[in-house]
Amino acid sequence: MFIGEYIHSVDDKKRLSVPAKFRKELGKKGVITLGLNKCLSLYPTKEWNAFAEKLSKLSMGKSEDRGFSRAMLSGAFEVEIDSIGRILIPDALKSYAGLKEKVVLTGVYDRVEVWDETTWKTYKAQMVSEADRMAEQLGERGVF
Amino acid sequence: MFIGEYIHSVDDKKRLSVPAKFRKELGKKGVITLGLNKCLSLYPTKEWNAFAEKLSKLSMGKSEDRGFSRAMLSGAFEVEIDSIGRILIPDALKSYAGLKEKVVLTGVYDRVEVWDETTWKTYKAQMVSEADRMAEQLGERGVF
DNA sequence: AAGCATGTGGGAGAAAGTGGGAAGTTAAAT
DNA sequence: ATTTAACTTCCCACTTTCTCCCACATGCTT
Repeated sequence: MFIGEYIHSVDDKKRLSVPAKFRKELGKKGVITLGLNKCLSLYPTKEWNAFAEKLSKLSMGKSEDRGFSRAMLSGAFEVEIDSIGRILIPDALKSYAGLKEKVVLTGVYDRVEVWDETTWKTYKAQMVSEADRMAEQLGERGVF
Repeated sequence: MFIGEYIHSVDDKKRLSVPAKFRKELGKKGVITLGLNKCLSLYPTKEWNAFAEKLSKLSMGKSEDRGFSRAMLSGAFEVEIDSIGRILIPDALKSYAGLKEKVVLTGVYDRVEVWDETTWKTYKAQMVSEADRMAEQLGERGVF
């Protein structure tokens, strides 16, 4: 399970260190793609395959689903984790997520998300400020 | 069951002694995460896994759920209890909870909460002063 | 009083994250 | 066809942080 939050940098060669805590679970290869809210999602190959299969089933249905599915699949790149734990961020994804030097890597159960630091801070601050209310809602819905 | 209140210090290497009374129940590993009211919650791994699984099932659907799930999962870190009973507090959590040197560890049934000492005192004072009113509310809701 | 358990602090070595150079590729320009 | 520039890949090196181990102080128990 991926959890936690780490601040790393993308250097001018577009290299990004994967937090050591995530490496074992990721293995040697992974797939990185567009995520929701202008972040990137990095999946272990296995998880990606499961996710891609779900997407492929959408693509038969409504046209907007097809669009979503296309975007996710066409925006996906296979990445290798190099000998010291870094990956290369493809240009297209770097600009999609608006990555500057400082990025935040977060574990979200079955995947790792990559955020521009500023974007993340804004997003998180909002989430935290709403956490009480949301916890209450989720309680009502029987999640806890 | 975790009960009781202990004042310990976080040293400049971010180490925090877990009260001896809590160690047996925690075991060798645990998960520390964001709690409500700017405190941290330390769970035995087992309790946490159950919670995380529920969160993972929320994660892709509605944007609010996605946010809550992201906040909780990214705010969670696996911690090891070292040979003499200490854990490391991740930076992100230390700053979230505003921890200075003195912190309060409190047992809350199935988890241990970690508070900045000042925050705790303030919070507790407020609770005590409102206890009468709260008891009344709880009575009305049939809790007692 | 002696011994043990607990909480705190520090130092040495290892690991993690970052940066940069050199060799090899590709592509465009002359 | 050759040269030059841009980019990629691999390797090495530096710095900071973390981890492991040991030492000390305090307080409780026997």
